[in-house]
Amino acid sequence: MRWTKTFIPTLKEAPAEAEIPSHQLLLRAGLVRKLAGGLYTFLPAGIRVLRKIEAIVREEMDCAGALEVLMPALQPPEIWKASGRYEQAADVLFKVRDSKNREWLLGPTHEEVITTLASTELQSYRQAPINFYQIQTKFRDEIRPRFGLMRAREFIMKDAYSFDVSDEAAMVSYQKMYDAYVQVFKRCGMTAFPVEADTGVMGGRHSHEFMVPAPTGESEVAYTEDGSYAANLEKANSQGAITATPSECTGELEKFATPKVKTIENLAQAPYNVAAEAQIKTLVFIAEDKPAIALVRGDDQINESKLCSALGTAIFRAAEAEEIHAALGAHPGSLGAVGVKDIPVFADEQLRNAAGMTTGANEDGFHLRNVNTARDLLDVKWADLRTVREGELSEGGHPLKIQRAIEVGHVFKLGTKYAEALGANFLAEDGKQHPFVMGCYGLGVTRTLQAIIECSNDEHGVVWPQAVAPWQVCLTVLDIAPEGEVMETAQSIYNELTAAGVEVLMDDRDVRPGVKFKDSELIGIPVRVSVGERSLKEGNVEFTVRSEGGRENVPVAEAVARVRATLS
RNA sequence: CGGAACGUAGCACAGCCUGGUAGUGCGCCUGCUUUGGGAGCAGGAAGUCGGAGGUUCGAAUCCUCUCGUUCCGACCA
Repeated sequence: MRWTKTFIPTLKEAPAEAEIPSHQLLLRAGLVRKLAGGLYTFLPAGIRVLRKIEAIVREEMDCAGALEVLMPALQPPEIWKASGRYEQAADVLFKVRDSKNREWLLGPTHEEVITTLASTELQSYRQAPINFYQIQTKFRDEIRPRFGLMRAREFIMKDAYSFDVSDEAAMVSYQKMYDAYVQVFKRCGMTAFPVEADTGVMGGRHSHEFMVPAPTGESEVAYTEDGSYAANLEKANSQGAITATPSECTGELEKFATPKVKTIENLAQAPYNVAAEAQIKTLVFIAEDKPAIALVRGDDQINESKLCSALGTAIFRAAEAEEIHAALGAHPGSLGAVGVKDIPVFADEQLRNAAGMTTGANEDGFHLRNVNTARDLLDVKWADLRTVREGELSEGGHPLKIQRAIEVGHVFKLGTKYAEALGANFLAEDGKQHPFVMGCYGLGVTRTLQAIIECSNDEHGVVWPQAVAPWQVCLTVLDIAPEGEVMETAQSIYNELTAAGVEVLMDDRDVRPGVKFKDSELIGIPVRVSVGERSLKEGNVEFTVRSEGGRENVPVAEAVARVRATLS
């Protein structure tokens, strides 16, 4: 490809809207342009990278035995109502109406569609195991699209769905996808490590996310350095807080005045001096229109994913001050669960044997001291509700670290939830109908593209891994006069490389050398071969590996072999 | 959806406080020079100052509303 025959609009400066390096480079290297928030046009160089990632994904999926299909993006709401997600996922669903005013959904994912297909097409245990995948555009009404392709409203995802006859068989399918994902990210030149994940609104049980460590990532991962444990912070657990929770009974319950105390912090200071770990933090949520109380230690943070599991519903939110007052008779700052009867109370395990604690008295301006959770709390449901902190010990006894990461893939063992809801049953050997045990496997293709840039760039621009680079070689021609020796040498190198199947971008633009060098580095092509009068006089061309920098003279005759050796 | 900031030429920004001819750099077009690390000179095109209303003799500038963008929190590939 000649540069003058394609379209690579590079930018010297990053547009103000782009904050993180990968987003800036996406724009500066001429890969994409924004149409509106979370909506991007892929330009020629961008689409080349995208196709390469897709090809890797396809190969690994095919290799794992998954079958490619293509499902409609437009979906009938009925199947979403049947699975229960029409309400559950309402906030991300794009809804459209046709000319007859009938409602349709733009698919954010395809469990409902594939399960509907399975309900009629898969009838016998003999058809399992089977796994369908597609690479398709998804739509999600993200409340806040951001960071370019990282969180877009329209994005490309590879989604796969496995159907098995038993839990054990489903684990085999799950493991195949897990292994395939490891391969995909490795081939894309990235370190993506699997971590245990929360299953969230998707339902199901067993789940891993594939995470690319990056300070700009939107997820947080807790892990141990010895590699024995890694989990999404939403899911991570530990042996408990580093500091012990008080457990000595200090006497009878006692109410005391705490005017102006609104926070854990206030109470921790003089004149009260109640350490945060000796306080009980009381949080009120509205779960499916009813109040519920969650208790964690004063210095702990509630983990809403864990709370979701404890509550048994994803439909909950923090209560408003008025709702709290109506439920408990006090405002935030003076809340507690002592004596609460009619509202369900969920307490974190860290508080199970706590004694001598302090908590709000449900009377504005008052707290209770000498609280003994076993004695003073009625009908508590104990659960792990806290977010782990760095330094705590994993179950295996190793200290936890916490790091930000980009989630590029997610594998789930779904169980029978969707199969049951949508009637995807098979006739088993025993002559009875059973629901299929499903798994679903998402991989963000466009997000992966940006994640690769995020972890592979330098001050000059993108540094594409070979496998996904838009072109493998940039042939920089420093004198474009058509009949000149420089151009003729370049053309013959171009012809030979192209004939050998190497993808070459020949920079034949009428611009100064500096511009060509800068641009080739900005768009990040792995190998650059510069042909110019100066080195040609010595019979050489210049050879530069993007990831290494520097330059090396290589005789013209050896240039092609050298490139091929470097790329192999 | 809660909090904050910002919308002026394709891009980056100044001008706004204190109302009075819309600017700078990059990019783009023409010409000349230059030609190995984002060239120089000369000339040129390009802006409903996000939109609507208001105040005023006069609004990019002050006021109100609105739309959009970005950032921080609650959701996810």
